[in-house]
Amino acid sequence: MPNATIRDVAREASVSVASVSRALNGATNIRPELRDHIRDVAKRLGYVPHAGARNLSLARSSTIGVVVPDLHGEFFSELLRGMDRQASELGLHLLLMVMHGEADRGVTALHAMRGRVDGLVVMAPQITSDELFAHLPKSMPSVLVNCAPHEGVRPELRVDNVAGAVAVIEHLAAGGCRRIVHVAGPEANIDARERLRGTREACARLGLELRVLQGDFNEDSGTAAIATLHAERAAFDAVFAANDMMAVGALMALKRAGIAVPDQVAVAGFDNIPLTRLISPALTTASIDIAEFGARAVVRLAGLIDGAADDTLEWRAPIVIARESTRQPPKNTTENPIRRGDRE
Amino acid sequence: MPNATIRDVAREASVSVASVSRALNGATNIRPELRDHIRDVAKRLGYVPHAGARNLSLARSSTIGVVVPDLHGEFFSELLRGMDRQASELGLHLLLMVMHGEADRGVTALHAMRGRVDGLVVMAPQITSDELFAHLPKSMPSVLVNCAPHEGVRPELRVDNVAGAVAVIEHLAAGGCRRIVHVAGPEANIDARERLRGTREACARLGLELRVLQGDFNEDSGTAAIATLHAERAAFDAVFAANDMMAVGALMALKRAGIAVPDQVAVAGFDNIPLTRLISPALTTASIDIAEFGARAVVRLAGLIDGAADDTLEWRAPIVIARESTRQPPKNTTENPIRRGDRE
DNA sequence: TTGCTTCATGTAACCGGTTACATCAAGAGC
DNA sequence: GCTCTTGATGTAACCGGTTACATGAAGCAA
Repeated sequence: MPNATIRDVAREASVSVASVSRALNGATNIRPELRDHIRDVAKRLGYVPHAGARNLSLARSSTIGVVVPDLHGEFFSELLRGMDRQASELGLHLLLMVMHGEADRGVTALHAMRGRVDGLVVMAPQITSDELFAHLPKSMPSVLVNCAPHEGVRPELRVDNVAGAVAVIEHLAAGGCRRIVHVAGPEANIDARERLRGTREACARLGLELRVLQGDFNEDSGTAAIATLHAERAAFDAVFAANDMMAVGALMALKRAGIAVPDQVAVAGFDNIPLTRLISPALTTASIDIAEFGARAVVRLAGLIDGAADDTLEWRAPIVIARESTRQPPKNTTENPIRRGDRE
Repeated sequence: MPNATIRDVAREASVSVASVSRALNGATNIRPELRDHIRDVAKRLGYVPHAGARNLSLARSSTIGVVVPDLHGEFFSELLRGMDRQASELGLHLLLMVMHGEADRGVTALHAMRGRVDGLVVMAPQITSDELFAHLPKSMPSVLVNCAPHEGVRPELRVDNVAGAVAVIEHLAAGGCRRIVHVAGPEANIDARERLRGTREACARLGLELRVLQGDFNEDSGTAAIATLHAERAAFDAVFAANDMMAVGALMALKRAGIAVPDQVAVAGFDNIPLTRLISPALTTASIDIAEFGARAVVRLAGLIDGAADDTLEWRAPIVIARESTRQPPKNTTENPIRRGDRE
């Protein structure tokens, strides 16, 4: 037995569909007794409006699409949590779309969003902007999050990866490190590239030795980096990984190799995922409030959907959360505002 | 300029809407040249079908709703990852619905799913079944995951929490522990209640002393439990928390208090979230493959949507992953199959 | 040529809502 | 009594697709 439709309710209540619609949507131009009667009938029939039909006729789905490259790890889980909290507050639903790294499948999926969502929050650090724009439905409001740079202005949100990396290197230098190893993220990933750039700049400016090893943002590649260095008997006193998971991998490998952290080698990551404060030694990392970041993207998208003009590229500058995995700088060396300890 | 519709394409290509539909959906009863012509025109106009309209007329959305109580922590992130992987494989989209603990808002949201999704995976360990069934749209296929027990059979998936808790207690006992503290989860939560029940049963059977403290599944309540015990100068040699996050909180608190784990007090959790193997000492925990669990729910829901008959209550029995936070049992005491070390 | 089949194409109904506009009754003003 | 206004209610078009059925042309056999 299929679900009741608005016409079933209308027939059962001996009124027109228009009245039913009015009764259930709280229109004022309806007699209160009639409204109550219709509501009773609807409840009795167990009528639940068909959201799809409603969306079609209203040309509005109250749903926003979230495009992310991956769901692995705590970064996305935090981001999603922040977006969900905000969306729920605004009465919006979240349709998840994971690109799984495959650009072509991603394009298909992007198309599938048309008529399903009112707008998109797109986080695609691994795709080129041209590719992205070519397939973003033209009239679809969208907020770009950490996407590659591109022509023109668009509503956009970005982590200042360069500044974050610079701050980490400065923190390491202040703690006395001189020979830095950077475990980079995937080359195609814009976040990874900018963190590398910030690292290069800061090391050059501060006269630090820099060795760059290629990683892929997974824990294993952090472990592998240490193995490589070990095999070469390379000398280094700090490892800065382009994200926390790789830093964790490196940290574990160093511990297994019996190298003292931070006394022999300092370790730092990027992202401040929740587990960084739980491992031992707790990991120093560059932090933005990931959940807030996600929530902000949703707020701006909601504004866009409601027709607000918005062409801002908004930046979030990470701060360094100094924990046990790096040596603390001497008290008064606070050229840059570096936050100590934990936020919670 | 709004997006092109199928009628725009039809007009531009001088054919009927039916032909356009046929051309774009790969129907065979259309002349190849005409099909190609239509596809060219569609591409030129940048036509992207309106999924909402398509769904309405097909009475199928290719979307499944995921109802979860919360998005905090790695358990849900892993579950979601598994579900997404499977859904994407089956060509399904995921619409996220977080209940945020509020039962009434949850009900509204459940209703909002009608006409938006083809089916639901409902994970609602904190809601009573009556409440749930009363508001699950009658004709909506749904797979229940870790829900409270109820009358009748339904497609359902459950972690065998009792068996998992029993296995953990047996493992602790085998390692020589005699005075167990159990940090329980929220009383309204069915998982929490069953883990407590398993703990009670096993302790009674094995003649172990048991102290139960109330927790709420968050890290803090694990910490708080240790503080309580400390204040009372209580004697105990093992802490079994009803989930990993509380176990982590307890572990951290014990470390801060200078109590050796596992030598003075053993610690075990439940869920095997990814970070359990990264902290130090690595946490012993009861494990199911969370991602697989989620994927399985999606597979069964997809079957249900396609009309398959399915009334099975499927169980997943956790195994104990013995790590550094508990003492290992002597070699030949393997009454129950307990897995050593780490998977991966 | 006629009649029948086959196949490509078009027409229009339908999915289940919303809502502009038409209609109609009641009350007000004269 | 008549017109005008006001407000409740109904009718039907519309959102943008899909598809059952109608149509008509081509192919083929007799």
